[in-house]
Amino acid sequence: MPELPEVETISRSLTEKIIGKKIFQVEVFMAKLIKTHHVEQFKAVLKGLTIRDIARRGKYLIINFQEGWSLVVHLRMTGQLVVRQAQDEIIKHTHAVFTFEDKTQLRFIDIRQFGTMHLVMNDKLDEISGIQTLGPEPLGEDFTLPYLISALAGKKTKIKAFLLDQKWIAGLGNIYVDEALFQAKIHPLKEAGNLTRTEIERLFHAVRETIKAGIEHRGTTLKDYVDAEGNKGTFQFRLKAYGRSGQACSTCGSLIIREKVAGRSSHICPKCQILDTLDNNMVTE
DNA sequence: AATTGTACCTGTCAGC
DNA sequence: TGCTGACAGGTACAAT
Repeated sequence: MPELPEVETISRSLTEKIIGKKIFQVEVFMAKLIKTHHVEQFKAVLKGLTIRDIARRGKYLIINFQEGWSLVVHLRMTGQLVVRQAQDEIIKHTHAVFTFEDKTQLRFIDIRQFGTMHLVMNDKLDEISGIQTLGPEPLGEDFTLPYLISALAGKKTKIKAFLLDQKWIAGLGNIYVDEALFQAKIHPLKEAGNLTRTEIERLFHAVRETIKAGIEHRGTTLKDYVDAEGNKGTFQFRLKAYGRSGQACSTCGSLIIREKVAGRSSHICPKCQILDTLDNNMVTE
């Protein structure tokens, strides 16, 4: 479910709801979700901690406590973090519940059970392997045109695989990669190291604008995604490529096609997103 | 070293 | 109606 814009929206909506709250009780119904501690230790550490702030890095949501601990949550495909009242019904697939002293609860719900939680001291976030290797934030000051040019240089991999790889840019997933490539008019199969200077410039701006727009519209709800209050996003109504196979391209009217690239469904305008720009290789895929 | 395939899960939907 | 197979927002690890 959640890529950077969704996790950012959850982070912001959680900030409004649970900053300053103190944990009264922790319940875990699915032990494998906790990656750093045995369940009993996990509960013992968290009980009595007070939430200082909520942050995000890539697709990781980070709950920082005043006492120095950080709870790092990754929602993978179908995870949700929602705030409810203690008396509200516990729905199916609820795997952890954090009850605060005021009887509000933070609940972790995850149909496919891929989500993870790490509990570490705040200065040890880098010990989480997925965080340690994250590339720059697309909206941060480390993500610059010169950075993108040098990161792409000489890469044999397909541009789609490059963009999905969290070590080059943090937070992009299948939806926003397809949208950014559509905006930049670049075919997902194009070899990363073969992009022209103009294409790289277009891609740089397309990545930033797509992510910004996703955040502005509070994320994309295809099916499961909701923010901390249970609200859906609205960016799904503005998608131009993802999920639109068989529909007309908003730029040229050609039909959007779907094709597997880098193991993922990819949505492409066959006319706007050209693969062949003279400098490309002649190997047919 | 870099790239691809597979595994992890449940739910949904199209086709028969 | 079932049943089957493909597919779904992600990532870690094995295999090549």
